[in-house]
Amino acid sequence: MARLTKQRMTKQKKLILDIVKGTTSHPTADWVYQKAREVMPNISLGTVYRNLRFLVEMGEIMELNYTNSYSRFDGNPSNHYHFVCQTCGEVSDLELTSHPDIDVLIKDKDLVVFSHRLEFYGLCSKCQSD
Amino acid sequence: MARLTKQRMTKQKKLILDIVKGTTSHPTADWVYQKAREVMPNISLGTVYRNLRFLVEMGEIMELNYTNSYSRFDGNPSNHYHFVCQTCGEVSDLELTSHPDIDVLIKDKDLVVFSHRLEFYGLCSKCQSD
DNA sequence: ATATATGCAAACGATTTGCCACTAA
DNA sequence: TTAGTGGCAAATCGTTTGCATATAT
Repeated sequence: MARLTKQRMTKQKKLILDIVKGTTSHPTADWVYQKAREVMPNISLGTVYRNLRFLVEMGEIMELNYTNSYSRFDGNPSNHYHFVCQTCGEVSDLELTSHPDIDVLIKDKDLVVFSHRLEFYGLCSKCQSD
Repeated sequence: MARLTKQRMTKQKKLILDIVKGTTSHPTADWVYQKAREVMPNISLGTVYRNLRFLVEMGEIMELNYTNSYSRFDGNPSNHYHFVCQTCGEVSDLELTSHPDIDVLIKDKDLVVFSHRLEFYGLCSKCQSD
């Protein structure tokens, strides 16, 4: 899965990186594809998927799997927490920063803990009128 | 998605429930299917998927999505945390119980938080020899 | 009796990949 | 020059679904 060969910075890869870094909406691959086509109409979905994967491997962006349908991508690869609205599915960043000390909670001496992932579920402001 | 009609307790549904409740291995749908076939050779994959979905909706079991490939199922539907080994992919339960007070950490007054999901990543005992 | 479930196989849909022409370094 | 990429379309693969038959209640 890891890139063994060196990579080129192509127009396509640059564009995709800029699109993901330029939004806080945690877009799906298809959203990125639609945005990219506005600038480069002939770009293909395969290229978008390939480059998103490369960028994730390079640590430039982060992949989020909340369900087994679409993956979402986050232009901010640093560890931070998310809030997922149960009604509209929107994903937003939380101000709350990552607490590495949570890892210490694990008492099991057989496990080596490197990181954790914490997500909150509920209703966003827009969806509270139900 | 929710069941509007009443359900029957069929042999197949009972078997699938027993298999998921009877393991702590957080199995995939296909693993459940293989186990089920040992008892009921003609059971179909579709039936396994259908019943796993029903059991999740009924709150009998829990679905876990760690990647965008396989879903995994947990016979313990109560809120608890998991540890995922980055090398072998094994998912294990943690003694650490869920801390509802973590939800209070969210200061954003526009959000209503119902629950959270916390997972730890690292190396299990078997995979620490790399 | 009859509404719900099963088995089977085909359909789905997000993602990946093979291939050959193109292009960054 | 040449190894890495892009575009395109076909292939993957976990999961869902339509349909005719079987079965729980």
